[in-house]
Amino acid sequence: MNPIGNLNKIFESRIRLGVMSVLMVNEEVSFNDLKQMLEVTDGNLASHLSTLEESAYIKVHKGFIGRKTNTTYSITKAGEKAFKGHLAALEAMIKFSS
Amino acid sequence: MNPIGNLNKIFESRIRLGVMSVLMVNEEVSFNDLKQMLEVTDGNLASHLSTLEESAYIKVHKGFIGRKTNTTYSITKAGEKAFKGHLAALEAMIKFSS
DNA sequence: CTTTTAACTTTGATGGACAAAGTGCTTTTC
DNA sequence: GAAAAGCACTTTGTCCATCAAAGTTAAAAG
Repeated sequence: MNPIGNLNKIFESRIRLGVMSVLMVNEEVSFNDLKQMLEVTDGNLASHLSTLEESAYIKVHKGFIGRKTNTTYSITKAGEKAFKGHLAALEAMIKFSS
Repeated sequence: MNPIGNLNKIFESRIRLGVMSVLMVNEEVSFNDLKQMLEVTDGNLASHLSTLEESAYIKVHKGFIGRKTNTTYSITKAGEKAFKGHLAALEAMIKFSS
């Protein structure tokens, strides 16, 4: 059967994949840290983040460090579930290919 | 470090990913079998196949079954290497996310 | 011969990725 | 306290990719 039938369309983008993967291991990550880890422009990152937010896979927290604004992102339950599902589909595909 | 830095751009498409994954386990696969396994339109499949061919990741054999034409596809050495590299990058990302 | 099948190519619409520039707010530096 | 810089975007515009649908060519089946 179809080895790619269970892949999630949202995670076809390498950047969104990267965001999710970072947020799986770090409870909260700032915009700037994501930007540096993934080596993308801020505009590009922002648009992928908003795609993920619209899918309810991540959520935003606008906080402060002292008096300075600090926006952080974290994964939602739904996001964790969806991402794990995607990883399982990838693993199945990898297993299929060996 | 960047968890997605080693992903191969060619394999960001689910269909190309599927083609490669099928060709990893089957020596030769016909156009029609690919089409059915991946559930895509023929035009769409053809264009992805030609992308993979231009990257020298797959090669085409135009043969016959009796007198009837039969086109099959197979993976190249370079394709196998590139795909394995991509799978390793995916696995690294998955490991990173857990 | 007409229809069907295979394996495409062409066409055209849609949408996504991306960089660059602009924005508003705040903080730091001189 | 004015200027510069940083943060977290939004807007704009370009380019490219995806995809379906229709057209094409050749061969085979009915």
